[in-house]
Amino acid sequence: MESGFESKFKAAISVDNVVFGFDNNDLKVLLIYRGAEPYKECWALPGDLISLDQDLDESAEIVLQNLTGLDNIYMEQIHTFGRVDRHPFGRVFTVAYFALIKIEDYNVKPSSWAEEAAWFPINEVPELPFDHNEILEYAKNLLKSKIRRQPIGFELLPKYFTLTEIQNLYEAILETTFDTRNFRKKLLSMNIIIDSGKMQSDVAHRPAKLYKYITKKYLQLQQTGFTFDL
Amino acid sequence: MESGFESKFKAAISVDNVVFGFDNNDLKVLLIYRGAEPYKECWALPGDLISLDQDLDESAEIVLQNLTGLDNIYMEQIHTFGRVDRHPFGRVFTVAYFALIKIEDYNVKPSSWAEEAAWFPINEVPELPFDHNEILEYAKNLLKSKIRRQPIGFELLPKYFTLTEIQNLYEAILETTFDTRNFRKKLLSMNIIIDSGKMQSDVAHRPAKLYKYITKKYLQLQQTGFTFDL
DNA sequence: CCAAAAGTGTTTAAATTACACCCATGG
DNA sequence: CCATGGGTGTAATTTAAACACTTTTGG
Repeated sequence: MESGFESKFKAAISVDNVVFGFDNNDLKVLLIYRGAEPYKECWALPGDLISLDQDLDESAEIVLQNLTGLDNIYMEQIHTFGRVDRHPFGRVFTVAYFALIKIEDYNVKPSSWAEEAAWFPINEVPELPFDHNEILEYAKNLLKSKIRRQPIGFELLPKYFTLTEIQNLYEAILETTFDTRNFRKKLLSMNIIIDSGKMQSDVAHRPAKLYKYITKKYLQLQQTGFTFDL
Repeated sequence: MESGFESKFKAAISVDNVVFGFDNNDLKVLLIYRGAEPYKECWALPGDLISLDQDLDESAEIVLQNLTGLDNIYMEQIHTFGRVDRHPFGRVFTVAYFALIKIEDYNVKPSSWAEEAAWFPINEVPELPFDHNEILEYAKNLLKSKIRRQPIGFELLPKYFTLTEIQNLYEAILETTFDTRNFRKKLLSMNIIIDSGKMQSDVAHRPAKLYKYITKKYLQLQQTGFTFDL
């Protein structure tokens, strides 16, 4: 009944990245078009088997960088999926990560076996291979709960943003609406964003003030027991 | 530069379980005394390499059952640890789970290569092998945040418990104190626990009422948008 | 009757909600 | 001058916080 160690060292690990971006009031997710088996010629989460000579978190960055060119972005491990039959080539456990980026700050360039890379509105994601739909669902739910308790929403916005933009972001992710005055009051009272002095321009209406998120202030406040909550 | 699939199917996966229990106003964690290499003759988290023919969550239950006899308990995946050098025998990724049990309802029986199994007060845990201290730390933090937002504390208490007991539990885990009246008011106003009609007996002071957590009520309330928050 | 923990209400402060109009710009 | 979104304050309600004494049992 006791099996030796050899039989257990036969698994592979992959990483699957759920990269969220925000654009035109839409929450989007980055998919690649697979140019390799299995599931060649399918849109899928950017993920790949990892080589076994790097730390896990490092592997996640490398895989993403390889397939999409994205580098140095906010990434966090979310869950490991390990159904026996989830991969046709053998026993592959996949560790899912989620990442948030400012779409306009990065140029996504498919490489390695990724033939294309494109942003899909979160509600227009096609059927995905493996258990990628399940992973995406998990990531969406995590994003929803996390964005209310940590100031990660700013990762999805440009450096300078308007209060309306951040409200739209929250409304899109949480699928709800907020009262403008109350939303602004609460957000501003946290003292983690400041008026940059700059203004919108070239808009066909009253230009909005541009604000800026101050990480340092958040970290300071956190030290003194403050918790972000929206 | 491209490596074949073969070189990637050489990892092993283990599961490490952080089993929390509560007893005598103390939060405790279950450790086993290892009777197998590596780190033979050390106290460690109950964990083991998994065989590759079961789903991951199922493996976690099997490992725990094997080593400690515990079965059919609340378990949840928390994080995967994958430092390259974390295991002396090769590349082993470990998926950590946390579990909560009512100490008095279960009899822990070490088996397989676990020579002993014992409850350690959370602040008297010795140096552990592998990255188990890191895992335990992660689990403790997760427990702290989770217990405030989900009614999982009841998993640590006997079926019938007093309000003082649950308050002690919260105070022990969160390392804080609560005002008795406010704590009770808030907890009772959630309508997820009820007075069982039973009373404490054989105590050298006024006996307390025994309450009971009603899962069904929580699930109903959750449906209608209620969120647990203490 | 003493020790030990159980049980209970009110007042104050803080946070959240609801709600409607004027402003600045481009076309 | 019109269309578009930007920007603002107050009152009412709800929720959270602070706080101290009486009760019941066993020994």
